[in-house]
Amino acid sequence: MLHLYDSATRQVRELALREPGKVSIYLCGPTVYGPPHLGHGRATLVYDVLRRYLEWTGLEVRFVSNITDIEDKIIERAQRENRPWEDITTKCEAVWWEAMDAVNFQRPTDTPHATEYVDEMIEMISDLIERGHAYTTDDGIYFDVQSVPDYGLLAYQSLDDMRAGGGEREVHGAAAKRHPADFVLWKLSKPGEPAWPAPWGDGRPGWHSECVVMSLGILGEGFDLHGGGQDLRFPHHENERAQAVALGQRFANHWMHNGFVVDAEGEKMSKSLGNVSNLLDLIEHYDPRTYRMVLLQSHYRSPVKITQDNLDAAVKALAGLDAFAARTSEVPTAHPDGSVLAEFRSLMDDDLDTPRATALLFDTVRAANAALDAGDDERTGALVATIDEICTALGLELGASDEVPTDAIDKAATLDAARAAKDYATADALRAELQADGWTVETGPSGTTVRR
RNA sequence: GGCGACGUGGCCGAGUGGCUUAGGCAACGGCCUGCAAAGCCGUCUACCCGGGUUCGAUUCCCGGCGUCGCCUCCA
Repeated sequence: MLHLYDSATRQVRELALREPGKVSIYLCGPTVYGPPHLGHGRATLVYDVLRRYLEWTGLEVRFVSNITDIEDKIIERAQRENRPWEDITTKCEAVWWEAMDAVNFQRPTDTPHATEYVDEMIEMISDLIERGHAYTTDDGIYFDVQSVPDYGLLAYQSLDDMRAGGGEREVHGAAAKRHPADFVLWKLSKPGEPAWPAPWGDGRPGWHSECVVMSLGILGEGFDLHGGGQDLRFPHHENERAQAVALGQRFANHWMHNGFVVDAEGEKMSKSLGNVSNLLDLIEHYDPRTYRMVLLQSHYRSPVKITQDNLDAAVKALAGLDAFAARTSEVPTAHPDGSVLAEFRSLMDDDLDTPRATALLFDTVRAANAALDAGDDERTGALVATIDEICTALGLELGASDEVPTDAIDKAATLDAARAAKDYATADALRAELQADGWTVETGPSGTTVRR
């Protein structure tokens, strides 16, 4: 069974399942107010690999990932561009899915939207008020973090320490709050802002409430795993957890957080810093599998550096795998090698050790190529099947992406004819032509093949 | 200031108290090939600095230096 680092207990521990054979996962999704950046891509890809792997091992996965479609940044952008906020959320969400589809992210089983859960949030906030965990100020309802005894569990420090270390940071709405860490549950709206009716006045829910309502509502109490990027650990996840605790409900059993994407200088790449590297740009300029390959070769908790060189290396690695897929496409299928698969599982079960799992993949490909060269069809077939299994579990698709047009096939045939006639000048010219068109030309004992 | 993470060979990036040892990319040599491509075999460059523990540390401990993150919206 999978052992995963748990951010709450700060150790690798078995992912215990609430229900045998079934896994319930909640992943914090995007706020839709702009194009997805590389960090979004990493998070979704990390959890995509997690999900595919779990499913590959035979588990049934309920994978919930929300869309935050009420948020200050959305409103700000709507006002700045003078257009309806729904226009922004709708379009940004469409772009989001376009990008996610491109990188082969398997769509979640459920994608709840914050706007669909406003009633439930109002209900929950009322409950929190009744239980004495929330209070009213001029501009809304706030959560009283001091009313939760273990607040700070995911921040790895107590409320006092947080305050002690606070520095000269400006705390939003500090004057009206009982504690600087108190966060807004319900924000009363100003004229022109989106608003929903509530007992405390028209307004909109705060960011930290939707995930509580949606995760608990869809997956139920004590669901298995809650995930997101490192930056969500605190305050977002802490604040979710605090609400659940205040409600007296069992929340996520296990917490998982992926590391950042950093730029060439080693700095975090995020939208808020302005050094945006758009996921759409990446998939436009590179094979969409490239990013997955880069991420698989580093551990999900480590920061990963995205540079040109890095991506180019992954493209080359992928080319090698594709070449393998191409040369073994005719190999009759066989039973996969159980010991390799067992090793793969033990690697993945150890906190999703994809770097070593991909190392195993490459080793296996090498062994399969050698077996093929040696004419050992049986061994080759078994290894091909093994590689296929591993790739399925990792969400990697191998093989030529494009159909080869007939004129290219004809040229290859002419090339072979020229070679047979020892007319090497013609053969070389044809090869150069094909290569100029972007084809990889391979001439082997059985003739010439072209592929992208 | 508080808390956390990290510093590995030309680049990226794993891992480990010693043993055979990542892996990818690049480079070099060989096999194969008419020449290439693809593939295979082999080679090369390591563990920030200073102490300590140990028979032995890149790996554990302490200190230092450096980088990054969170504490404010953020995957």
